[in-house]
Amino acid sequence: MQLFDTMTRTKVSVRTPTPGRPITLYVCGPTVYGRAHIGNARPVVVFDTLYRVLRALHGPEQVRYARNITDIDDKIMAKAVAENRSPQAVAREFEAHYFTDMAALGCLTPDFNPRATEYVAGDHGMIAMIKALIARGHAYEAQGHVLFEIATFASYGHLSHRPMDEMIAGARVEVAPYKRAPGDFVLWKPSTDDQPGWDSPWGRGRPGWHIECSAMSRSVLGTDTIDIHGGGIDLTFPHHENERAQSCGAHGGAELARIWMHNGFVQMGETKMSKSLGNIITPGELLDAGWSGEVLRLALLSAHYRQPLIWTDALLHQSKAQLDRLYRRGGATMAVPEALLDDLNTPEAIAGFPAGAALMGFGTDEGWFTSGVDEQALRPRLAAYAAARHNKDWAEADAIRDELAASGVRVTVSRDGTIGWEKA
RNA sequence: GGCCCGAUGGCGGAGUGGUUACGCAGAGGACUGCAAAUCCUUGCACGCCGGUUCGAUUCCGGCUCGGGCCUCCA
Repeated sequence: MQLFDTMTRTKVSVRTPTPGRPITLYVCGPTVYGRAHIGNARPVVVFDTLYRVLRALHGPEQVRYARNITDIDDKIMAKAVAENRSPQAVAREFEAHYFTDMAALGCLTPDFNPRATEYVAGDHGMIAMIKALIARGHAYEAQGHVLFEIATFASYGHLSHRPMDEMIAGARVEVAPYKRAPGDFVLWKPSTDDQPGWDSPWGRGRPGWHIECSAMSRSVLGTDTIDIHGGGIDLTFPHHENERAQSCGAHGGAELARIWMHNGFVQMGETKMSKSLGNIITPGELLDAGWSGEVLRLALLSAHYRQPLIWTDALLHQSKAQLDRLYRRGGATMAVPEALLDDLNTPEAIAGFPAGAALMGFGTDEGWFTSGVDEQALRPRLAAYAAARHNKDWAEADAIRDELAASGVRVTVSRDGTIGWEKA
């Protein structure tokens, strides 16, 4: 299987797992301060599909998938203060929502779901990693903060392909007085007494965002280079660039990931969907509006993961119509479509439906699209309908048809007169 | 100011140096008590201008338009 790697800008073969060395997949999860929107859901569905393919290819034991929960963050703290409750209460609430929302989209639960707050201390924890970075001369302490000095990491910018020196000139980079250079980023920052904090060699404080993923991935997936590190394309810079710098810097230059995989955005019209722009729509809202999670999943996978996806009502209707037809026809196997092996080409795989549909999370685990209708209870009514038709009692036939339609079943009459039915 | 990506038929969306998927919607037909479903058929699509080539939607250059990142962000 090949995947497009952001760093080399080429398709790279995924390593074949060997006994004791499963394929490792790390995806940046949510900061839990609000409900996830469709844009947040895209990487989850995309990487869930990748996870399913890898499992089918090599067996579930040969794939380890980790997706973190960022449960310490200034936005969480701000929300907690505003609502007069603890940051942890806020984090746990939205974490729970996140799991149910993603499950509704047919996503498997990753093998590991580490919470940032549980990896601050510990052997491969954030504090230990920051210590290592200071010891190796990649980080410095200043006014209670610890900062990563990007000038010490020669290949900084290689992942996101940014020439840092030229770029910073016209950019809006936060210039804090304690920074040696504008591009240096925070590894650790001080907490006030009323803020969550951990004791550290640099005083009571809390970690910066980027260090979390470096520490969690290593803690949970091990010290080997991760096979695939994924997330939304906006994470490429600075988040992943910084993660890479930290991990390489702290561990003697060993690469953090073999393949960096980034998905494109979900757009609302001409602009991207984002909380800060306020143009979001959530899976919960769409589910409430009557769209099934499966429809949302199909809509999300209908474009190649690296392409932008414009979210519209038409897309939803189209996806539903396509799915309805698939259910009528049946079929949906666990076979791995060839197209998925070439950089997870889901549109091409979908073109081959129902083949491979179950593997991609559609239909049932048994590999079939089924109606979910109680066929047992339906049988006598269909018999009555057939009898009415036979007697040419059209009023009675239409009444039964309407009655069944009201219960969500559409009666069908095939070419040879056989009475059938389908989910409305 | 720097860096990156995209432009395909009514819509969505793959792909390809020469015969261009697939889906949704539409049209015509078959079938049919009506309808639905089903089946068949159907549709002069590759942003603009140059270049390379026997031949470009596909490769190269320029342009236009759109989007993204450089600040929290999937």
